This record gives sequence, structure tokens and C-alpha cells, in this order.
Amino acid sequence: MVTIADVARHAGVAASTVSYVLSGKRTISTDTRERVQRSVRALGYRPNASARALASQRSNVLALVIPLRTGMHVPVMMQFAAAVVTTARRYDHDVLLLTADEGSDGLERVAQSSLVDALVVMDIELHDERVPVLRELPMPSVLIGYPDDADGLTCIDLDFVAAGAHCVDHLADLGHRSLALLGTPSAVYERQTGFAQRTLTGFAEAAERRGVLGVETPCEHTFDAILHTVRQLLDEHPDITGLVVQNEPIIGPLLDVLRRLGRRVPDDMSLVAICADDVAERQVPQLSSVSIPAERIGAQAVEALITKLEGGEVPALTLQPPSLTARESSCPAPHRDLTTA
Amino acid sequence: MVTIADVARHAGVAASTVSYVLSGKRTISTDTRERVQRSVRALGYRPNASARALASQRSNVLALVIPLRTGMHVPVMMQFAAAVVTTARRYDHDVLLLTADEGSDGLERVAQSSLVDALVVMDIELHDERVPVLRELPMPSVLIGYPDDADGLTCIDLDFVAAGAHCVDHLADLGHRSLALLGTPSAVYERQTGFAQRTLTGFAEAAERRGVLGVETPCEHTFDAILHTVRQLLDEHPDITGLVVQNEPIIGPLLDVLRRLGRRVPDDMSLVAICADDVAERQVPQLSSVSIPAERIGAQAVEALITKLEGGEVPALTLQPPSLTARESSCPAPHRDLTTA
DNA sequence: ATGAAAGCGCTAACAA
DNA sequence: TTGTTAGCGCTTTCAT
Repeated sequence: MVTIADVARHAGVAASTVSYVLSGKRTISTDTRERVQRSVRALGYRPNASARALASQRSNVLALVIPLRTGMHVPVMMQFAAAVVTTARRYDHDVLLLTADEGSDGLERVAQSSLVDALVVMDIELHDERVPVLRELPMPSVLIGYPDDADGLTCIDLDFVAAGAHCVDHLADLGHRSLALLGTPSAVYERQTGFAQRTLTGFAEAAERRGVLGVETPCEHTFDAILHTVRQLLDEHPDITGLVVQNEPIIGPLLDVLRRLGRRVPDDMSLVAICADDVAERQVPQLSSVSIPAERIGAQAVEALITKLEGGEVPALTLQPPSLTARESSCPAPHRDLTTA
Repeated sequence: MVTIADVARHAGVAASTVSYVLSGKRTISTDTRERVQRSVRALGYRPNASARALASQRSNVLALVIPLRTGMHVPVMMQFAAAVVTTARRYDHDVLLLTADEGSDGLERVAQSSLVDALVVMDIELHDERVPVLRELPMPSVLIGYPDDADGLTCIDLDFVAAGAHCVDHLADLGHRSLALLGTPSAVYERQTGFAQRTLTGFAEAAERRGVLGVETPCEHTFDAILHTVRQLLDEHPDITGLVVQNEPIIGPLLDVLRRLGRRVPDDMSLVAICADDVAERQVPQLSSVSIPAERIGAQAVEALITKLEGGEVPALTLQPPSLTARESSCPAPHRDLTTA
């Protein structure tokens, strides 16, 4: 292994000079700088990460805590993770991957051992045991999602309340009077997961505001569950003509189920999904959808952390405004048959 | 921050004694050990990771390199990643997440800076630029997948050749005489990705051996592409009655496409997929499938690394034997209509 | 503009 | 069974 001392010897300077050339924290004469840089290249020198971390009290590693639980939509999480890693690298940081099942102990472990400088925590529940821990940790963190009590924390998320409302408004604008929200599996609600809960809130509030019927139901992932859920929904509320879907894996089978139940999309039933754009575009018909800007949020989370690490200020809560793209799955409500009214 | 010196003082022993109590590398009298352990708890001591790594030349961190490219099936990758993290934790290691787009430079960076002790690299291509780099790196690595020239490397993978053959045998045993392999997007083949390539080999060899027709075609992910690919396939080979599918995201739409084209599964067309069990079970009808044991392979990769780190020997190539589960999507071939023969 | 030297917090060889 | 001590390779203060 080639050390800083080797480089210093090779360049005929002191080790500290090499360090300063590399960090740029001191002005170095062009001559010396170039000589050192040549030596670095000649010897293939790479600073030892542990030594650097020990001396500088900075590991240049961020922790990323991802959920590995049932009901989470995996591709979206991967987009987050990818964005976090890519952005971290842009700021010369690496990413340590933690799974949520280590719980708050895991957070304390990596933080208190100085393995990482800061943390990104995904999939925050409304009452999350990790939140008080994060608050006490001696280093910055950013939550993707936000808990009920977000005091003293930095949170970034899609504005799911607005997303739910947005879907209702879109359908209500098209003349639909009876809507349903087909949500995530019930386990997700029972965990009091923020995004699911808040979409529901936005949906309900908007339905009330617009004076339309707004029914809500969770939905599991199996085909039979989807069939059963939708059938029951339409039995109880036969006049529903607008569906909001927040449950990416059921989208394909759902279209099939609606076909079997004799509802054409969009003629008999308009659909708006909350999902990644590529998923929406891949369906037949293509789905009107509110997209989940995972890349944007992941990048923003890292940027907020870097800012905090440099002593800067960041907003306590950043909510991405949702944007709805109308595609083929939503259209004006069918005329009401007044004879059956 | 509480250091080992604080603990030593609190317990009335030398710092090295604390170190030895923690590592267990020396026999310590019960009395001292308990006193030290009490002090550790009392002060909430956590060894500093960088200091430990610097002194011991071991970071206790493994690198995991995951692909973020088109055509890869994301949920399977997440299963790998989850298994790697979970298993690493069982051996007291953490996992640093790298994306494949850092290329071989990324590997050199984390290895030569001693950021990690060892590497797990996923999605290995047949001719992979990272392979020669891994071979020269001063630390152990395990490849998930394997390149053409795997000399001096440790590789773990599902035996995709056998998987392809297995599917053919299953269908041939049921009397099918004309089969097709519906593969991954062509980009995956063009990258010379091992698993896709080898499945194809196994498929072709087995078809030849069994004396049945074996047609192969890549397939993109969009609905239109699936429709077009399958239609063309059945136009050119109308007597195909067995389909092998290695392309998880198209499975749902494919069933739809077959229905549209008037082929009932399994009555007119038997289907065998190479995919995760839960995906196979979620379909209607449930798919006969060769499962991808991601958890097993991920865990095995980490265990191999740990063994190597401890100076042990591991096999150069570990191929998981595929296992096929027959479900509802495959059945005996329809009787041939001899009048049209 | 550069160098010397004191740590950062831990491990492990050496001593006792 | 335990303590003393010399690093691990770097950053950063202090000195020049």
C-alpha cells in the first residue's frame, strides 16, 4: 500500500504538503502542486479512508435506511436508492445500506460509531420509533416521508395530501360524482405509514369539498383479492365511475378485473393512478397518473444533508407538489341515466 | 464522544484490556471482564469505526455493486441486496452500496482506499471490464453471475443453462413438440449478460436433445412490443404450444396478449416462467416456474466472502441447481390434429 | 509557501 | 492475567 509518506518522499515535500495539495485547504505554489500531483499519479496513491476519517472526523459516508417490508413498491424504492447513491457520489460521499429491520438500534450503531456522517431514512411512519432517536443523534438526518411530530427534523416528501386531492379534482372536473380510492394493502395503513394515510386524507377532503362520493378501500396484491375488492366495491356503490389507485403492483391485474366485470376503461370507468410514469405509460390504455418523483426527492435528500454537514440551513419540511398527467384512462363521466336515478 | 480510554479509566484497567474484552482475543478474568462490560454499558461506549479500521486493517464493510440498468428486473435485485445486507450483519459487517455505473473505477476506489474489505458484484457480463480489475484487487470478491473467463474468481449463480433445459424438458415431457423462449429485451443480450445468454444455450441444447423445435426471441417491455413479438412468433410458428418466459415484467401483459390472440393458457398454450415464486403465484392461472433463489445466492455470496476474509477456501464456481414448480399454466400438449399434419 | 509534529481512537506485539 | 507502548495513515495546528 502506498501512503502519503511515500508520495511526500517521491515529490520531495512534507506529508502535510501532499495533504494540502489534495484537499486544497492551503495555497500551494504551482510548481509544488504539479510535482505532488505527478507523484500521486506515478505511485497510484489513494488516501486511506479510515485514516482520513479518523483524523478529520468525517467518514464521507451517508447511511441510507430502506424498508424491506411487505406492501412497499420495490421499483420506486430502487429509484430512491439509485438517486441517493448517484447524488452522494456527486458530493464525494458513499452510501452505507441499512435495512429498516435493524430499527433504531441500527441507526445508533452506525451513528455513534462514526461509521457515517449523516442519515437518509425512508418509509417513515406517522408514529415512528426511530424519530426520537434521530432527533437525539449527534449528526444530521433527512427523512423521506414525515411523522406526525416532525419537530426539529428535516423531512422531504411528495405532497400526498395534494396528490390525493389532485386525483379527485381531476375526476370531479370531468363530471364524475362517485369516486373510490383503491389503496395499498391494509398492512400499510395499519403501520400508519404516512404516504398512504395522507393520500387518503387528501382524497377524502377533496371529495367532501367537491361534494362527490368518496369511498376508500385497501387492496391486497393477489388477483383474487383485487377481484373480490373491486367486485364488492362496485356492488355496494354501483354508480362509481372514477377510480384512484395508489397500489402499483395491482395496476395490471386491476385492468383485467375491470374488463371481466364488464367495465371499460375509460368509457365506463375512469382511472387515475399514483405511480411511476413508466408504469402508467406501459398499460393499455395508458393511465392518467400522478407521478412519484423518486429521483428528485432522493437527490434533494442528499443535497439537504450535504448542506447541513456544511453548517447550512435547510427547510424543516419540503413537500414536492404533485403533478398529474392526463393520459387515456380518464375521460368525462358517462351521462347519467336519469330514469334510474 | 466516549473513547476506549474513558472506559478503561472508569473500569480501572488499561485500554488494551477493554479492547481485548470487546474482541475476545485474549482470556480475561471473569471479574475484569464484567467490570469492563459494566463500564461499557454505563458510559454507552461504541468503538470508533475509523480508529478500529485503521488499527486493525479491517473496515468490516463489504461493497455491493448493483446494476441500475434497463432490462434488469428490479424486485429480484432488491431481494439480492436485502439478503446481502442481512447476511452481512449476521457476520458483523456493513454494506456499502455502489451502482454499476461507477464501473471498474468505483471498484478500485473503494478497494484501494480500504473503504471496504471485500466486494460482491452483481450482473456480470460475459466479457466484463470489471473482471480483470477484480482479479488484481488486493481483496476478495464474489461475483453473482459469471464471465466467460472466470479464472481465479469466485462466482455464484443460478445454473441458468440447466434452468433453460429444465423448462424444455418439462414441456417436452408433457408432449409439446414446438417451443419458444420469450427472453429479455434485446439490450440485455447485446450486453452479453451471462444469465440471459446461458438460459438460451440451455434452451437450445435441450430442444435439440429432445428433438423438438426451439425458437428464441427477445422481447421488450411495452405492451405493443409484447403483442407484436408474440403475434409474429405465432404467425411464423403456428404450431408452438409451449412458451418459456424469462422476462418478469412482461408476464402479466403476456397473459393478456395470449388471450387476445385466442390462445388459452394452458389449454392451447403451456407456459413456464423463470421468475420469482411470488410473481408466478400471483398470476391467473398460476404459472409453472423455475424460481430464482435470490436470498440463497445473496447469502451464499456473503458467506463465501467471509470465509475468504478468514483465509478459508471456497469453490471457484457455485451453481445453484434450478428447481421447477409445476402449477396451472402447463399441461399435456393438445392432441395433434393429424388431418392437418 | 512549506515543514514538523501532535494527535484522531483503536489494536496488537511485546513485556511482565 | 494484565499493562505498556508503538504504530495504523491521515489532518491540522503551530512554527518558520
